[in-house]
Amino acid sequence: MTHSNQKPLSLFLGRLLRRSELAQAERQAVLGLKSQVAQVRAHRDIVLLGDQVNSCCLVVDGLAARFDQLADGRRQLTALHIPGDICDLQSVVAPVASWGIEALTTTTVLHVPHAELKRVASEHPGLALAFWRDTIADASILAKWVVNLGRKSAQSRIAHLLCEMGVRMEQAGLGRRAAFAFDITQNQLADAMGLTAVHVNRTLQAMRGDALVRFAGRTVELHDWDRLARIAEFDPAFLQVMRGERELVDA
Amino acid sequence: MTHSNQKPLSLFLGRLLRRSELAQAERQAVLGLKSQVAQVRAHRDIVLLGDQVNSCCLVVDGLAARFDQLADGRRQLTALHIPGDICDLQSVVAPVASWGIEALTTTTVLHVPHAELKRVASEHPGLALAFWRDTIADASILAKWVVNLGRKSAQSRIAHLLCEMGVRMEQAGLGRRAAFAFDITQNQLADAMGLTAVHVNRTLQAMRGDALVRFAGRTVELHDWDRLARIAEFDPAFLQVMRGERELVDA
DNA sequence: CTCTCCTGCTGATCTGGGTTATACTACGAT
DNA sequence: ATCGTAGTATAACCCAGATCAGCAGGAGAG
Repeated sequence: MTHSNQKPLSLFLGRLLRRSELAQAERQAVLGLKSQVAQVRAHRDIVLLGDQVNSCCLVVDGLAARFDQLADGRRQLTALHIPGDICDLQSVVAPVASWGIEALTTTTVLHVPHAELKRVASEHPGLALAFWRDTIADASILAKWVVNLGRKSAQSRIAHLLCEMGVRMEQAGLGRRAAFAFDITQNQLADAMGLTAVHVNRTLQAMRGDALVRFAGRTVELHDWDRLARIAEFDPAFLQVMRGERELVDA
Repeated sequence: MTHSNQKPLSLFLGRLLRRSELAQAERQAVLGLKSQVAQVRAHRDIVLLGDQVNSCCLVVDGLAARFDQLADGRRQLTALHIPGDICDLQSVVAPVASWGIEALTTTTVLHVPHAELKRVASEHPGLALAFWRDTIADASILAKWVVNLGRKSAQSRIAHLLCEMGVRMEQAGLGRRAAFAFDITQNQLADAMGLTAVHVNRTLQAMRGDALVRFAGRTVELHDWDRLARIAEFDPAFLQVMRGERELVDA
């Protein structure tokens, strides 16, 4: 059944507002999006590689990942999505998915039909701009991942991911950067970092022994943020898509 | 001096038109963008890492790359840009560059002020949408690079890049996918592929011996496209951001 | 209450690609 | 002419991370 889900949508609105100013009518339009809730169990694919999709996938609770896959089945995650994120806003424009979406933990998602998103974007140019900004934020994380995979050691990569997730969780109001829910298996982490699970295990052990990371239940604790950031060469600048003026809309 | 450069801008217009329908007035607006030409010699940086920029960088001739850099100076290219591409459309929204832009060969670029782009985007919602689509196309290449760097062998990565560039050059009307200008050094290729120049050299030799690639002057020839694509696991789908209806604008 | 299967963990061994160093062009500058 | 500089090529050696082959504990399914 498709209907309005104000509470989860306010998460999404919050994410947009972090980067874009939105008029009252635009905020209402976001909160009024028709959508459909679904719960997906850990390890299930939400969108299959190559699917033709007609809705976007908004994470409400849990953790989801965009991925691509080789012929032999090995996966590479290309993005992690926390509550408030839309995993595949690009599908509005490229409806044949050249990616898949996987639930890393038990995850609640909202399926928002493309038709709805197109409608609000055309009625409110400010929202179209906000969607563009959202895509740019996503892409700048992607660019950092390229650097990490291409040039950094296993430890530095993992450290960078932890810093990135910490800041994103904090920005989203879902924890502190030094302690946040991050319920991911070593296998999934390996798929994100372009490593094997064995090596992730060994590297995490070294980092734990070095007091850089601590996994407590389903949360991570980063006690020595500065040292971790130094190892990662982490600079949060790439996460700051400037909170936008509305110039493009109102000029 | 800032003025209109219709001929080079028509390249950019062509690129937009491959993905978006544009009304006559919108096309004129693109061709009428005020801009400034510049020639940059090979290996010079066009935009420095961390620069505050107030214009976008449109490649008119040559080859440019977006990159990021580690503390020790090692580079990782995150995108290659051929004539018609805007290297940093995202800078309109994120004017503090968390990337650099480098001329790989002697390159002619057009600096298009953000103010100009914002003006046409606000006057023509169809252009704002076209810019969004452009960003999405850029990001889907980025996602493929993540997969290549994370999970593929040196040979497969290089093969994939050659296939990607072939298709892009062909789409841009700058050659055939099996033979196109690609004047890149092994060092630069190494920076793109997350490898060392030494290993790129070894791998290229193997591929040459295997009749997969041939460098003739400043062009590449790919005589056995199918075999190359198989090695690369190359599927051009990710390059196809659907030529767009104008729904978001005219709905 | 047992039987999986998943997850974390470990050790032994192997290899793709990194590192370092050197030589051989072709070319642009003086 | 010659010198310096990029770029390609090569060889010898090294190492981070992959591969393979397990084991143990815990949680869900029957």
